[in-house]
Amino acid sequence: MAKKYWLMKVEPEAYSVDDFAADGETTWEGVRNYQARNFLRDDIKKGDGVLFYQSNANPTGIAALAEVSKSGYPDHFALDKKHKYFDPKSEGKPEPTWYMVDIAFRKKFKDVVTLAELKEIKGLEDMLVIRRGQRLSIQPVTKAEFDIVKKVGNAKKTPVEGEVAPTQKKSANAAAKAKNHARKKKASKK
DNA sequence: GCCAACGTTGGC
DNA sequence: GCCAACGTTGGC
Repeated sequence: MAKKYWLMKVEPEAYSVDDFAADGETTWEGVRNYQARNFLRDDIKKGDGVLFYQSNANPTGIAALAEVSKSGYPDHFALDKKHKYFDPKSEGKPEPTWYMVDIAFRKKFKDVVTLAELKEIKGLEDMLVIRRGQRLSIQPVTKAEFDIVKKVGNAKKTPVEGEVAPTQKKSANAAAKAKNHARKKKASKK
């Protein structure tokens, strides 16, 4: 089967690109969306290319390249009562509801290819991630799109003269961010 | 923090 | 099956 390409989202507070670089390889569990589940179960195979995307980050965008190191397999965390990804409705089902994959770290870009940049780059007009309101955490990407992002990411260095650095916008303030994070945690506890 | 967009749930 | 209420995502 032909090699495919994917974009996988994560919040850096949950798992950052540096965590990934340090680990070298990681499991990709906890996806609880049926559309993404179908990709994990049916389509994502060992050897596929992965764009590692950081959401709610500074800056938000594609931070690294990775590769699928294990094709889809049942997400056993869904059956672990003590785990945060436990899914009570998965219990006792003959077939697993949720799936996961493993991905191997390949390369961290010198600078993140930001969401703003993705929106500007010719050839990426159809990428799902730049679409407003697109929340799918695993998205299919074409080979052409993957190659463009790879090229742009590899070419990254300090901004060209006269160009405004995309990261100049400092985080509004760290306290607010932390608070927001706490709120999210609390919300997900129930 | 704000809030738009989206997915899921549940009453009917 | 409809759809309002609710929870979550995620850019800003």
